[in-house]
Amino acid sequence: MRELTRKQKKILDWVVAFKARHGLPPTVREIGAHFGMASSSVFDHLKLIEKKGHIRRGKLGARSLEIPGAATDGAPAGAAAPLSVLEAAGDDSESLAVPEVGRVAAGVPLLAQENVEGRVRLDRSMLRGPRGAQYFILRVTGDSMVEAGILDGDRVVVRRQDTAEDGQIVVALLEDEATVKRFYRESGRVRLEPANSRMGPIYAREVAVQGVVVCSLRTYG
Amino acid sequence: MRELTRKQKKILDWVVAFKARHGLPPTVREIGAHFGMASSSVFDHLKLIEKKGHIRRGKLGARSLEIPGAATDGAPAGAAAPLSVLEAAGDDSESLAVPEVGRVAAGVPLLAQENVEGRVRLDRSMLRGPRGAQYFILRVTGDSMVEAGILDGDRVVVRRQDTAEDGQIVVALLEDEATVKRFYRESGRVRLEPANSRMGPIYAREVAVQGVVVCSLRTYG
DNA sequence: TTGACAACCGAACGGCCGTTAGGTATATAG
DNA sequence: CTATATACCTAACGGCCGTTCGGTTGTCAA
Repeated sequence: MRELTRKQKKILDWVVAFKARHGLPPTVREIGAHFGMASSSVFDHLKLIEKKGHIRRGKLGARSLEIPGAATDGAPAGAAAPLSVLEAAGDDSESLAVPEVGRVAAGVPLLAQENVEGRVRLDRSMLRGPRGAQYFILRVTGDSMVEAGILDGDRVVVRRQDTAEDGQIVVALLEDEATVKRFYRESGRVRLEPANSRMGPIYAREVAVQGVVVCSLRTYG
Repeated sequence: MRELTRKQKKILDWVVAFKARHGLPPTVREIGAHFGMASSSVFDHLKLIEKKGHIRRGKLGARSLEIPGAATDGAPAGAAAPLSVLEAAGDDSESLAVPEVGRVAAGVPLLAQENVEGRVRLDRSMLRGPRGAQYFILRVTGDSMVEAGILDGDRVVVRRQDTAEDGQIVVALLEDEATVKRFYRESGRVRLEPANSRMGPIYAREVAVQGVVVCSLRTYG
């Protein structure tokens, strides 16, 4: 990752700020308007910033700027739907009513209101993480994590975040499904490692991390 | 906030899912492509969904869909209730403060006051069993139950009882130690079966069952 | 002096953008 | 029967979108 010039850095900073304010990356011309440049000049900069690895230009057309390392998800302040569900959780000093969102299948949004199947009040001592953190519970389907002691039907408590560190167990969106895998960052891609010797790792240039598993639980009988 | 029709909800769900996957809301035509509709039909839906207050259409042009989370706070069961005497005693209608007794060793009475290392408040939904049942938490040592997804260091929630049914996972006193094993009654004896193919079963003419495992939990990080 | 790099410009391309207008068909309520 | 609402359609508008092309100016190192 080469270094950016001063100008490039100013542009990148502004783009990040814009995204924070609006929840969306700016268009090329919006950047140009702010810096008093032609769209083609901005485009030159973006190409260079991309070549140096600080942004990616997606295949989605309009506004598909991505800033790796920053939130994939909208504004910190005004943010998106998931928050409402999470914030509705009863919160006191000792415990937290964590929403359970069921087995998440194709295309169904993780935290839409109508997916909340119930809430489980969990002790703070089981939830590593800062005070404001947000959590949800997911029922795991499949055997891909058996060797990590997560069986088919187990529930995992997930702390909402869109980054992860190497080796952490994450919930990530792959195409249309939420999967639970171990997360490893490699050069230029990400490896999602199942804990099952009969399954191979999944590689992707980017994944939408939804959160990291902080706790797993299972009931018997 | 009026209710959405089924179709409208499906669209909203997909939009939220799209945003989670790509970090950006979809365009009108992207929605249309997924549902096989013309862009104008999608637009109709969006207008209605907006009128019902579930989304906002920003002034930014392309992709400026916003999903305000706020409003719907239909805070379900578990919202802030005043601390009652019952709760102080560790028992209310929804949860129970379950004592943790650590790695239980020789001959020491399981639930003596001085063994209690702490309490974890657990949701009733995780505790199968009648209202008056007693529970405790045990930290499991060793690998004897790995194939049942109980790893070294995991905690199990145990319902106090001194009988068990075939196949249940029990806490039993063997000589001077508490072990966690699967319980089977055979003619004239009892078999305690580990969930680890490298270990053999234990046979005993009688065992002191302390309780059955109703829940297991593990924290990460 | 040559050449690479940064930092711009204007003009244009084809296409996708949100949006409007005007229509059809179906269902449900008064 | 009428009215209202949902759920779509085709066709088009004006404009913004990312992107390309060919150019200019300056700076710094070889």
